[in-house]
Amino acid sequence: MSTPGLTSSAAGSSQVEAANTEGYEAPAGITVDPVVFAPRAGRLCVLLVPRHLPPDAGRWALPGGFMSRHEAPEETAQRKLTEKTAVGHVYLEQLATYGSPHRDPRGWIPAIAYLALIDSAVLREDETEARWFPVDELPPLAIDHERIVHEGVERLRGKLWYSNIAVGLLPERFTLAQARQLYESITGVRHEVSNFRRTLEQSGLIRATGEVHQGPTGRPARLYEFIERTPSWSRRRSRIPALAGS
Amino acid sequence: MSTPGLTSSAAGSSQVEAANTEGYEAPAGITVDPVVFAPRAGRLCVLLVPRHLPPDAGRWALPGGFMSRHEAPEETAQRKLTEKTAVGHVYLEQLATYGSPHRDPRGWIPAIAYLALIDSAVLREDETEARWFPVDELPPLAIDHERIVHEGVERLRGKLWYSNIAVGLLPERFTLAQARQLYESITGVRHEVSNFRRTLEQSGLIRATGEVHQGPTGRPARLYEFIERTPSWSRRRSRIPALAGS
DNA sequence: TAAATAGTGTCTTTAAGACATTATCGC
DNA sequence: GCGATAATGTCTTAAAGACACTATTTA
Repeated sequence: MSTPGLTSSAAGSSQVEAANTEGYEAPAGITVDPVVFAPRAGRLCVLLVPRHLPPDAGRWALPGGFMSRHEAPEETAQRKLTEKTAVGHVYLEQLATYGSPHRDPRGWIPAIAYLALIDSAVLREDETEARWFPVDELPPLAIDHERIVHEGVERLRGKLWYSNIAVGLLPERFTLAQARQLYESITGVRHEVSNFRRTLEQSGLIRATGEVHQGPTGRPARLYEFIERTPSWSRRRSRIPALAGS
Repeated sequence: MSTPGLTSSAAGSSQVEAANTEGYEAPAGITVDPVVFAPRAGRLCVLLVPRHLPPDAGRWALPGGFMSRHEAPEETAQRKLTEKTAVGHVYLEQLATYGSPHRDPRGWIPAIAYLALIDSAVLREDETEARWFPVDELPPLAIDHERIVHEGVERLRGKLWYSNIAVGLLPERFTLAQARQLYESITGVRHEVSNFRRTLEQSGLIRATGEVHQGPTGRPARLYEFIERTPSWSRRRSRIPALAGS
């Protein structure tokens, strides 16, 4: 998990700088910072790692790392993720780039943030130091990572009902109660059961598998799955005024 | 408008590379590429500049440039814009970052793309080589700029009805006919006049100024303005199932 | 008054909000 | 049968779609 070079400097004042072969200044590096979300115990949680070195030693940070010239940023995000969580496939989507030259005291180091969603079923807390925190109970975060986490939550909330983004957070087959619980934990909004069912079914994003799941008590629940597992949009009418003919 | 160093190399094979003061590889540079939209003659147009140097000499490109360590990327975007269009204020919003190390033949040069919206009233075609192209009649574009333009159009379409993003494309005071014409040119969807009026008024984004505008013929049209000129969202009900109490 | 453009009224349709009811399981 | 959970039915409400109509200007 070596973060080449730039981890330890700038405690005092020396900044890392870079120049290209034509003599012009260049960024000292680029980090890729995945904002990893997963539902845990009915709450939306984010994966963080403790920082042991400056800057902001003692605070928590996104499980990111430096990008190399040999991989695309999505690949870096995926790699950092598997390094720290032993999770295979994730839903990955670029969030934003934080490029102000002064955001990182080590030097000019832009960060490309990614939204990464993990199904709780494949979660694993292992020997790494990474820990999950509910998004509404964040510890002190390094640099501008708190802002990045919040923008990740906003993105997730904004797309939740209009896309199949929840495919990344639910098991392959799920009950509507599971989905409702997840949606409520993300948005903080309670939903009436039958209306939730109707709206999600009408979205065209999910379908019943025909199987059922028997809980410890009560009527068995039907299992559903997302029709598409790759990013797609709800077919619900956009509620925007248009002429029918067009 | 000097683009330091990296404009001319790599015609043959030599790539620009960079390393930081700790000896690790670094990006050769970062470009900031604004996707500048403006309505012209009833069509949504994008601002492009011709490339005279490799790579992709002869093709058109976004009016971007290299970021320096002395400005934030939004400032670079704003600067490039004023250099090339003599336009003052614009609506600026980060679009995405294209960071694959192989996207630019000159070397590892990520691009941060920005969506920039300009009111047609402050447009000016001057001595620069920049030209406007309708977004549905693009010339051959350099590198991956066509993809970037398309993602810009998608972002604009997606937010059009849910935010005041059109504030960047309309004059300070506008008639509903103007707005309708703009909305139709962006989305390609025709709107019924009275429904368009009702929906836009109910969005809570605009208000009547009390003034009217007299065209060459016909009844004078009321002038409207956006209540907020900074980014904000429609207050239209989100059409998402929720319990009223929450 | 005719042509042109702006604005209103209203009925229909779609989909969400509320809430009562029925269904199916283990015990 | 009882408690627990899942699923259905339906009335109300909000907002878009369609379209007929009225209003105000210039020539």
